[in-house]
Amino acid sequence: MGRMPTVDDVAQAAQVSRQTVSNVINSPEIVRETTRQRVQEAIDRLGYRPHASARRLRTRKSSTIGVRLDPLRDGISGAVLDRFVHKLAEQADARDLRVMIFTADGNADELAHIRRLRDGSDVDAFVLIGTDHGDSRIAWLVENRVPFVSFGRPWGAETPDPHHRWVDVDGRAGVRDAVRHLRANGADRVAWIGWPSPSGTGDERRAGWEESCGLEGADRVALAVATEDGVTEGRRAAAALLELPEPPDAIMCASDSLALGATMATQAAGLARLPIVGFDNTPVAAAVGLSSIEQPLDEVVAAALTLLFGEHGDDVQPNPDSDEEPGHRLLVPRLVERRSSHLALDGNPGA
Amino acid sequence: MGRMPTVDDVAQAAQVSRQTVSNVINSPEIVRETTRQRVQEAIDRLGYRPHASARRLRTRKSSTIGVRLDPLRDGISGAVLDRFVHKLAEQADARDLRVMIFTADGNADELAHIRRLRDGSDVDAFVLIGTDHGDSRIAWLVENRVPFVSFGRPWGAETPDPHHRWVDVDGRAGVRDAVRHLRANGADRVAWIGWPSPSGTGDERRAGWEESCGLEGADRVALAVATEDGVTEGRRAAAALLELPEPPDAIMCASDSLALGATMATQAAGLARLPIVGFDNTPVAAAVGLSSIEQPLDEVVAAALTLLFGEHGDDVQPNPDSDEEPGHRLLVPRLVERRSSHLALDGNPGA
DNA sequence: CCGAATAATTCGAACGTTCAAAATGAACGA
DNA sequence: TCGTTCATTTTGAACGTTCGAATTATTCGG
Repeated sequence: MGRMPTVDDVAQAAQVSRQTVSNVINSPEIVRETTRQRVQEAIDRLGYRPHASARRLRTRKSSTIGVRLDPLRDGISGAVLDRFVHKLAEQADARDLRVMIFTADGNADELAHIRRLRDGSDVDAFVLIGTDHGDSRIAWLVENRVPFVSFGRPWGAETPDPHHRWVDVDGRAGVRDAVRHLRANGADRVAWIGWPSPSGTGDERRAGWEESCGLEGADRVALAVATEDGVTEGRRAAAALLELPEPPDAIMCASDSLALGATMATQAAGLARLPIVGFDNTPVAAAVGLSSIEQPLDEVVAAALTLLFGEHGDDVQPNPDSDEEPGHRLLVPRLVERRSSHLALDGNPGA
Repeated sequence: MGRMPTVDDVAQAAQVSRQTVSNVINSPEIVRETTRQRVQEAIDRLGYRPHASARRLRTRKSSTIGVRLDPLRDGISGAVLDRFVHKLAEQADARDLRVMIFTADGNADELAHIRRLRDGSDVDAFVLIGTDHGDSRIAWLVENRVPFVSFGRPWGAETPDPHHRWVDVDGRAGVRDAVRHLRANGADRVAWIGWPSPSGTGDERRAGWEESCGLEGADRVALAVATEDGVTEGRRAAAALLELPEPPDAIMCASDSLALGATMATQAAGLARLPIVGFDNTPVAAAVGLSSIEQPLDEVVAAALTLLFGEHGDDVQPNPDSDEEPGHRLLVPRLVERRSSHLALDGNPGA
């Protein structure tokens, strides 16, 4: 294989200048149609492709997004982040953007990586997946004018930072709808299995349950369990709930892991028909017939890219100066109904 | 933020030439120690970082690996690929390599992406995750001299292609060991739940069971079930096995998904103490106490990178011409023992 | 058919780096 | 002191692209 053809080769073959070839590629509308065709033909014939690095050097933009890819904590809930990254790659491709991944050991290390990738002009903009309470990365990124968007709200910030663009899913609304759905199907005492506070996402989801479960005071407190995420934890938590003097007649969980555990517990207790709803609609939920709340990842990714690059282009917009236009999007999840939340209605014992 | 400093800026600040600055970065050993320090000090002071694109343009290598990131089919077994990508990013970083991801709709589309990334000099080499029977991509990549390595053997090729570098895990040996472990713990009739043939990986794993289960003829046939991957499928398959006139006293599964389903089936049948072993040691297996065979992904990734870039550097080696040195590595998995495979021994009913 | 306006194309330079070769400096033996 | 050798540093060019300005071709009204 010889060397790749360059603009000059194409130019020569098509009897035009370098620049015309460049124009055919980047702004075809300014070149005469007959010329355009001749050049295009030469491009095809020679199999010319622009050299990405040369272009980036000249234009001073890399058209590349950086994402930190974390190890999956749980395999189940982690799958969401994974789907997110997948969709990101998909939609980035449609905009002629590339996606570069990196790993990091802690937030400080992540920032070091980001700095390196950005200073080397490897990456134009970053996507932060998941935000903590008072996330230290956000301030740093804003401070250093690194273009970025986060999937996750700025939890715990009193006044929202206008320089910070973010997308998130309204878990509270999602849980609220799911609980209403359970109650509409006959449940009176919907319990909650969630995560320990403080957890931005977790607290928000719990709030959705609180405002829709129709319970008050000690009763509500008794029906809410906080535990770390995980199948085992979910099973334990559900088992404890079922032991209560006044046990729940449905369970709303903050994750599919917890819900899967809860399902096991109810089956073990011979209560296979107790309705359960999970969160994230992971493939496992689909496999075991678990109703679950699905995050609209397509929209999340689309919104993130729009915030970063505008409606269509691949020119990264700097972090906004003021909040004239909203630098964030809050999207609504939807409940995917499956067998697990209709058990009180239909006649099947848990298959 | 003004513009980033360049080699020239550093050169001027340190009173040396461009090239000396370059040397300090790329081959410090050839520059005098006192000079090196002076230049280094200037680099640090100005916060200089080499411009990656400029460097790549000049050196004609991108130091970037491309990987196709697929959507997870199952969420459980898919997690392995995910961990693989994570480790790849990790170890690539240690070699100063970057990882670029892309998605594709089918193999043809994948090749189109690969071509684009490579022709644009975006990516030096590719990692193929998973190989099919008679994989069409391999021939194409070899033909087009695209440096690559696959995680997965060239299934179904009569004569191994010496240009094709690959790494794989000896699933057969892994299953064999696990079955022996089950038998050592008292099982006489170890059943198999696997995937339909032909499936390179699946057939290989099954072969491991066949040669170690100690069963023959019709008996062995009766204890082997083939089904698509999935929790539900695993449950059904296990339920069927338990209905047999001579049911198994242990179950070996080709995946954790199947094993999880099998676990549910045994619990439902009141046989919670039937030993079960899965494959891939996914986080879910850990969560539910399922023994499982773990693929040594660290070694897999290390071997893949070594095949591509040699022992240490980041210079991609072209696809080998002959098979003087082995262009592949077959690694041995190990069994992670948990409760699920010791049930016949200890006294706990499935907690 | 001319001049002006506009469309289309070309030219020279620059993006920031490293390669290859040339130049300088230091050290040493004769 | 001088030529040689080796270590160190510098110079000019090149990688392939696009920007900005300049040039040439075309169109059109009068």
